[in-house]
Amino acid sequence: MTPLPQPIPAADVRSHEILASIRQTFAEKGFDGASMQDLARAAGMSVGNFYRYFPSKAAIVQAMCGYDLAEIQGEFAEIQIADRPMASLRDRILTHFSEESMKDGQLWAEITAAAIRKPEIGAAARQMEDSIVSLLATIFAHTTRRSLEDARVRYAGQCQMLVMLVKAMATRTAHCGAASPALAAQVVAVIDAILTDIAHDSAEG
Amino acid sequence: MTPLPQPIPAADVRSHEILASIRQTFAEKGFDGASMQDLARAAGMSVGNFYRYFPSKAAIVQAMCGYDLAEIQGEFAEIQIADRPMASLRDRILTHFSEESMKDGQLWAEITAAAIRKPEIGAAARQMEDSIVSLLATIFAHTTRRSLEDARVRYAGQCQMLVMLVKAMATRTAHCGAASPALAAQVVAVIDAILTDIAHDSAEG
DNA sequence: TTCCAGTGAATGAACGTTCACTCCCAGTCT
DNA sequence: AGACTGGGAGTGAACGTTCATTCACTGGAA
Repeated sequence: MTPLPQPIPAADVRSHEILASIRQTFAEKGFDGASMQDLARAAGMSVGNFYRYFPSKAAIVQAMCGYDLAEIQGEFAEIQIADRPMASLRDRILTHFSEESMKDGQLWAEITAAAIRKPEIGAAARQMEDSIVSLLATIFAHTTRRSLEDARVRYAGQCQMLVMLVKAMATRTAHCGAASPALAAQVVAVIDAILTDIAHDSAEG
Repeated sequence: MTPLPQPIPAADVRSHEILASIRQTFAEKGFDGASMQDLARAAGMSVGNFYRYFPSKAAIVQAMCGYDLAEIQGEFAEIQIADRPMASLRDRILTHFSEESMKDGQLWAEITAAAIRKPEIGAAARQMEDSIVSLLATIFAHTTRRSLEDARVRYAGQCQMLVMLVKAMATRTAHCGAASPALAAQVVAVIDAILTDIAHDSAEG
């Protein structure tokens, strides 16, 4: 059922490269702070050519959301085929709390702020979060042997909570540095409570 | 080289009025998105006069942090003299989750993003969060009959967690609308767990 | 008179976006 | 072979706009 590596157009590959190279600039200067000239320079090309790939700034953020979502979907695919998906999920979540994900936090703070301001970006960001919630629900459905629809409504709060916590921690790390062990302990405790709670909520017993 | 102007009461009152009137504009357009012209118009004055009160945009945000902090300190003062401070604290926290605090969430998303970008704003934002953590610790110290220093280190993680949760919820509300009951239930459960945990952690056993 | 709150046109820099342009190369025709 | 051609990749000056900031100025109160 898995299709062959999809025939990604050349322009799409190029777009991905560009997104990767402007990521940092976008995070550092913000949506309004980063000029198209800045971004084009970061991408190593002229402004005119840059516009051939992204017709506007909002389009860049939308594409960036798609890019990140694809990456996350890949992560979830790996989680799902792991020995113990729930343990694997926990590991992945905790990975996001390290100091090296500061750049992601910075970018997400920018995207979050821009999402409230510009409806198109808001839609993209919300869709991304919904997708992640869905991916979490899928894993929970498997481990509890429930239908996806059942898991989706039963664990909606938990899924949203997890997403919110990861985002909040990333953002916090970006502007305060690595979280104190005391805070990390609190967050991990909440996450573990949620995960073990769900793990013990199997449909058959 | 004094970063803060000397306390002139009249000018200070005027600054407060101005801050209150530009709050919404700042939230809606963002740090870079709101022009000085926009802000001056929102404050009902000319650009030239506006510069007499705030020499730069960063100064506005710094002042806004001070303004909000003063307000919050007032809230905590009321909490502290309440019958049951912990219950009062809980009420105040839950109040922040209503739909009407969307504007605050929007503003905080902007300030958070700007805080990562501009060191001066970052310092102001961090100082504000530290102050709130301190205020929380003070209340916890009273209810557990511990010294402030003791409570500060013992409940550091819990205090930071509470601040992070409130900020995360406000931000989320600003771009997704009011939280689903399922998410709200999760968050309230965590908050209640923290508060009752501390309430039962009295120094005398 | 001096002081202070307030004005808004002016300035030059920087912005997002457009566009006429060059370069390169695979095909195609002679 | 050589000449011609269409089009994608890439360029950067130019456009009109908006920006942050300044400053010569006004009106009223002390």
